[in-house]
Formats: sequence, structure tokens, C-alpha cells
Amino acid sequence: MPVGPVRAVRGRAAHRERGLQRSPCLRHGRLFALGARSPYFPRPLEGRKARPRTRLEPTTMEAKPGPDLERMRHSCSHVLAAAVLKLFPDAKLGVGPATDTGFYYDIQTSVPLTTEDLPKIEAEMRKIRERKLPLVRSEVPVADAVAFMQKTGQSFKVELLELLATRGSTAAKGLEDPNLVDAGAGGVSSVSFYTLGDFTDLCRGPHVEHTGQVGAFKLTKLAGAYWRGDSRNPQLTRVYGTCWANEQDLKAYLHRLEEAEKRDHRKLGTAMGLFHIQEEAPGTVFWHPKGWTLFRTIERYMRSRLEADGYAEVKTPQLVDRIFWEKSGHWENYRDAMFVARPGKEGEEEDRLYAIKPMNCPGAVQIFRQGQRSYRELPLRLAEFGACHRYEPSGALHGIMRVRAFTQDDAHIFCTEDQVPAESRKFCDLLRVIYRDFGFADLLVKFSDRPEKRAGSDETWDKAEAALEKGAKTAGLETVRNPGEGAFYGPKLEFVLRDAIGRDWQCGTLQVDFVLPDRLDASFIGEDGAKHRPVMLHRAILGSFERFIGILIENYAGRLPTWLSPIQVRMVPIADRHVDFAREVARRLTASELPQTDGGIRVDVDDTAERMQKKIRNAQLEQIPYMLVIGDKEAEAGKVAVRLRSGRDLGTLAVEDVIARIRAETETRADIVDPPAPQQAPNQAKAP
RNA sequence: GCCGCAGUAGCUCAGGGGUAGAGCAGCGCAUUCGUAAUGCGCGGGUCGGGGGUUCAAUUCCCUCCUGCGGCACCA
Repeated sequence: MPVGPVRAVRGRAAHRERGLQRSPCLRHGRLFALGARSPYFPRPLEGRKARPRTRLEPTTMEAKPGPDLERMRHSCSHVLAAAVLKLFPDAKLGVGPATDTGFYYDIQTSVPLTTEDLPKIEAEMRKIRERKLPLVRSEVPVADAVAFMQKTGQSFKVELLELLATRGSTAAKGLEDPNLVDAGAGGVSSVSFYTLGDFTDLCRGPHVEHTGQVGAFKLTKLAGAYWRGDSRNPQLTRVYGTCWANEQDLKAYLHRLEEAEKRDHRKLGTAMGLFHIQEEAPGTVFWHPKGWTLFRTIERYMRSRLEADGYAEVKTPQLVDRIFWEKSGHWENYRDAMFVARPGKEGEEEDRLYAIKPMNCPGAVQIFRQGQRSYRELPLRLAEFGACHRYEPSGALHGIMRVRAFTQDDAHIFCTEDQVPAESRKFCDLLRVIYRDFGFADLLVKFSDRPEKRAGSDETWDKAEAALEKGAKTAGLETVRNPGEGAFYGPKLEFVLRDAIGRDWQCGTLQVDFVLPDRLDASFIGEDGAKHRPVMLHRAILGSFERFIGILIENYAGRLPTWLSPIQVRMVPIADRHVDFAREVARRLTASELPQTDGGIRVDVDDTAERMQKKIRNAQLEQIPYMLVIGDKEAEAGKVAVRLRSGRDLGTLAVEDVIARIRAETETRADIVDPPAPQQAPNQAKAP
């Protein structure tokens, strides 16, 4: 029942619900509003075609909720509220809008709601639906509305009414209601009520005619939600529900949820033997051999791309005196989120307090500051696979996606102001190539400009924004404006990629920084012989390795492309007498030099006492791209029978041919010989 | 951090005030097999930690930890 949206909930892309919620770097509400006009890359990059990808979603329904479905869901939230009020007469209502897949209502009760209440509420809702109660709209003067809500004890509604009366909008936390821009600064003089039986709610509407038109629904979960999205406010109980035109659609939706769950990187990652997390180290990852192989493969790849693009790699200390962080400004802003460390000796005189680095940039500045820099050295690109620690709030932790220790593919480019556009462009080009190599074709770029609270003069910001914009433009990027969301020190581009099931993940960033060089006194000698401040570009492409690997796992549902697979080939000897030959083939594969690898093709031998069928089954379950079967025929001919994880049989090949295939495949970083079968049309960037 | 839920074998899960169970995995033996599960046998648990109630707690209560779903946060 949004009187005015408390959050921007107008977007409708299917990915919103699950995608953004799992994409912790996004300002949710903000992107929702932007989702409607996503300028994905206007044209495909030359060279390689986007890989076809499997796609679970969406049904037509979910892709295009349409006004009817949305209206129905909105009405369903009123039915929910009416049911709750019947069961809990003292309940105070907050807001209850429709969402992408259903609705919710924020409710405060004297006795907290529990999941056991949900079936009771559902039953009550069904009764209301059966009674086909009309939803009747009425226009009410604000004063009367306030009086009514006061009388019925609906204090949150009173608060909303007061906001409407004074501001004409209920928008919270700077989220403006696009539908109310014309309301002007003044407030409204009357509001609309909707009455459903003996339940009357403040609401803008529209609604279905009667409750019998509400479709198949199910209450799905309970969660706390701060009133008006502000953690200083009391927390209400948010009852979530999903609602569909009919039972079939509801079932289909629940099924899709299950399917998406199967991609969960926490489940898959553990099952694939990549990593684990345990209680004693919350929010930090134990990388197992296979997971670390994947990590290193990505790192090696990134390193080669960066080197080719003129970056030099550095490594800066983990542990730096607190004083340093005070200088950089981090202590002041992020002290609560920083880990600190003291020497273990107790009672010693020296009692310096160190902090584990939460970011790499101040360290990079120190390297820049050593000796005297010349303009001839610029742009100086310093890359660091920096391991950072941040004490993230416990509730934010999520598998390896949101952790307290992570490794960024970070780099800092020191340059002149004039060089910013060219450097931006160069970076955007690199980023696109890299995303493409990982199989992501869809990209959304946000341009976050000056925030209200900022450092630097307006002229500086004009320059910085213009430079960044020019860079984006020359890189051929279309951007969505993300007003007021820049860093306090400068504007940023934010790169959001879309995965195989349509979820968005913000990964890359490019930030222009005029502040830190000044704070940490970085300078270079210009052509004119005078000292100048460099501009600093902060940039990352993957974001964090941990999170990006999580995204890869979910995107590919564990079925990583060959170049990324920790094990690329599984030798399957049919009987014990074939093991020796299998081992020999494995040695030859290992000895073959693949691009981007340390040790050639990654292969292992299944020499267990299992039957060949079982070995193949195991290899399938492990999603190993190549299975090389060896029996009497192969051993005799010195060849191998090649099976792909798609189930395709390539027949019997010479070992050299297999090596050549895998080499070609890893060079192009695509599954050439074993393309995943698209379940539906390849993912298209839809303009909702 | 806040609200709700959960924690039982390596994994998935059942059970329940009176010495804990299945499937898979593991180990052993047999089998040596032609493209997604060979058979038989064996071992395995402070029932997340601490405290309380009780003759007796894995089960009930309190508390802490961790995880899950949201909210808030995300340099």
C-alpha cells in the first residue's frame, strides 16, 4: 500500500528479487529505479560471439508483471493486512507494496509474529478471498484521515499522512518518488483510502475490484525491517508473500526458486571441493586445492592482462600503524570496521596499535611517494592483488560473496588530469575484454556523480566528472546516471554484469580521486619544473576474487569453462591393467604447455576399484570437461576415447589431438567443442 | 548490528526426557567390467559451546557462537 514509495519499487526485471539481494554492493533502491532503462552494451564486441547460456527464467509472467499482476499483488497485501488485523487486533501497519514476485506488509504487533503464525494468517486470507469483498476507494481530507488513523491507533499511518501533508511524498532516505515530482514542495490536501470489509487503509491504489480476484498466493517469510528504512527507527515485522494469477504460475515460481538454489555457490563450492568456511573464522575462506587452483588461474589470467596493459604489480603491507590510517582518513570513517592488532607481548613499553589494511590505496600512494616522480613516469599504473580485511556486520556475511577477508584485483593509476579520459577509456576496454573472457556479455554501467557530502571544489568536480564522462564516451559506453552516489572524493563508474539467469552483480569500478593524493602528499615534477599533484584513479574489474568466484560458480551452475576448471581431464581406465597407460597419458597432458597455466593440462587419474560407469558418473557429477576412457583397444592403439561432460562422444583420438583441442579451447577461453546446450534463447538484454 | 529461523555421522536428513538412526561418502574384501551408481561387510557421533531445571537432557529453559532469510551496512 505505498502512499508514495518508501523505496523505489517501480522496476520489474526478474532478476531484481534474488539478484540484487545477493549483490551486496548495490544500493538496492537506487538501482531498482534505474533498472527500467538498462543500457547494456549497445553492440557486441568484435571478434567473439557471446557464448550461449542456459537460462532458467523467466516466464512471461515474471518478465512482464504488467499492471494487472502488480495490482493484484498490491491488493493481496491488503488482504494480508486485513487478515493480520483480524487475528491481531492491536497490530500497527507500516507499508505494504507489491514486489516483483509478490508483496509484503510491514507490521508491528505486541507479541512478535513467528513462522507458526503464517499458516493461520494464510487461512484467514483465503477466507477473505472467498468472500469477494469489494475494495472501495474514497477521497478523504488529510485532517479527517489523520483523525481516523489516530482513532484506530495506526500511528505509522499518521506519520505517513503528516509527511504527505507537508511534503506531498512519503519518500524516505533521499529516494524520491518519480510519480510525485509534480506534487511540488507543498503537501497534499486530501488522500485516498481503500476499504475492504471493515478494514480501511491509506493507499494510492489501484486495486482489483474485489478480493475474489486475488490469485494464488503463499506467505513465504518473515523478516525484520526498519521503519522507513532507517536503522535508527523501530523495527517492524515484514511479512513476505508471493502472489500469482493462478496455481500453476505459483508452482512454477516456487520451482524456479528451487532451481536457483541449486546454483548456490555455497552448496556447489563445497560439493565441488573448492573451499569451506568454519565457525572459528567467520567470513573468511579456507581454499582447498581445487578452489585455490581456480583462484590462481584467475589471478594468473588477470596478471597477464594487466601486464599487457602496462601495469606494474606491487604488494603493500597488511599491518600498518594506526597513525597512518588516521592520515588517510580511514580511521575516522571506518574505525569500527577495521581489525586492529597489537604485538602479543604484554606489558611491554611499546604498545603501538596497528590496523590490518581495509584498502590498498594508501599503500599504493606510499610507493608512489618514494623518491621524486617525474611527469615522464605518468601514467603510472600500480596493480595489487591486495588482501584486505574489513569487519563486516555479522548479518551481511554471505558465503564467499560477502566476507571479512578478501582479495581485490585492485590498481591505482597516477596520472595528470589530462590523462584521465584516455586512462578511463583504456580501462573500460580492458574491462570489457576481461568480462567477455569470463563469459559475461551483458553489462550495465552506472555513472555516479557528486554526492552531497563531498571534498573538493565544484570546479574540481566539474573537471573530474567531465573527464570521466569523456573516458566512458570514448570507450563507447552508455551510462546510466546514478545521481549523488559518487565517492566523497570523486565520481565513479560502476560496472554491473548480468549472469546467466538474469541476476545483476556489481563488480568493476573506476573512481577519480583528487583527495587522497593531497591528503597523503603525493606529487610529481611537471614539465615546468614545478611540483604537481597527480590524479589517482582507483579501479577494479572483478572486485574481489572471492565474490567473483562465487558469481562464476552460480553463473555456470558449477560447470566452469575448461580454462577455469580445476580439473580439466579425468582419466578413466576401464580395468586395473589400463592404469599404467592412463598415468602415462596423464603425464603427457601435464607436460603439455598450455597458455596461462603453470603446469600444463590439469588432469587426474581415477584408479579406484569402481566400474567404469561409476567413474564416468563421478566425473560427470564433478563437471569435469573431458573424460578420457582407456580400455584394451585404446591401450593397444596408444589412443584415448574422449567423452565430454555434455555426454558427447568424440570417438577415439590420438593424445596429441586431445592436447590440441584443449589448447585451442583454453586459448579462446570458450567451450568450443562442448558448448552448453541453451535451454532457451540466449540471454538477451531486455529493455523492460 | 537488528528481526525471524536453524545447528544430530564427512554430506543430505529422520528422531525425540531414559545409553542415537537412514541414504550417500569413507574403510575392508570380492569383482576387472566399454560411456551417469557391482556386491558383501565394517567403522563412524561430547546431538554447536556453556549454564540451568530434572533421579535422568541430544530432547525443556537461559545464554553465547555459527549459519540461513530479510532489514540496515558495504570505503
